[in-house]
Amino acid sequence: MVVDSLGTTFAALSDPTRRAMIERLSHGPASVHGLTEPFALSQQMISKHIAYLVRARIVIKTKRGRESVCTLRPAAIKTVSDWAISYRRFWEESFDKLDAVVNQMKKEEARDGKKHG
Amino acid sequence: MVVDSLGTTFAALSDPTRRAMIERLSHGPASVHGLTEPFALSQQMISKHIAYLVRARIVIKTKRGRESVCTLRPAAIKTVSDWAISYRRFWEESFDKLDAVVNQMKKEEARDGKKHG
DNA sequence: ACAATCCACTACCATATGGTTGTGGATTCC
DNA sequence: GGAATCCACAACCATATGGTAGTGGATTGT
Repeated sequence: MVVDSLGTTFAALSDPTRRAMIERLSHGPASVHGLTEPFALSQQMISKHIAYLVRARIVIKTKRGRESVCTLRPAAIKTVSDWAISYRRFWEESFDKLDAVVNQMKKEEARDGKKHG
Repeated sequence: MVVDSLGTTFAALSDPTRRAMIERLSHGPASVHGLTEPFALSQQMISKHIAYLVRARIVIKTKRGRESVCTLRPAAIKTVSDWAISYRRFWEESFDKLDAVVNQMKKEEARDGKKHG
């Protein structure tokens, strides 16, 4: 597998628990224990989710005594934003055009349907 | 599993082939065959990838005779953009703060390291 | 009618992931 | 020193996914 950094990022964001973690971390760093409490999941599972976020470089983990403090990396979120915004021209230009295209297709589909119906 | 529409979208975006498909489709609709050519993947695999994009409502598939035409849904990409932008305040406000926080942590980490090192 | 083209469906395999349980290492509190 | 707390590591299971190979249905071209 090629590294595909953006792919790893999107994969990390595909889980609702991890997105909730990001939401929480956007208000400030938190320990693993702090992240475990609100989620009704085992500590081990939370650690696994954090590991995915760390691997995607969305979160940085730092040891502080017996605690591990998790901090959100803003640049990672910005990467996602940049990707989406690179299609901005598309989803701004196309909102009207799409209706026309889809309608045209539906017309042709209906016509084709009549041919064998 | 709860539906988690955003999660399905991110999962669909986690594969580089599918993102390349989106890039291609952002220039206009294409048939499954048209999407197969540039990717050096089997037709079945392309169909599978398209199915994930359709499930995530990123792509609409319409039959035209023996072809299936794929069209990009702008709103899906906008969903991703909206999610990322909702953290804009965070990754704009935090870029300087983060350095300070991380440096502070590293200092403390080094100090802790000396304690048992 | 016949061949070629476009596509979907199925079976199959390997790996990654969400989740559990059990355990043990550090660190902190008493 | 001993107990409690925070956390990671490992084994294990079920499911989803990336990928292959084989096949057959529809449609199109001749």
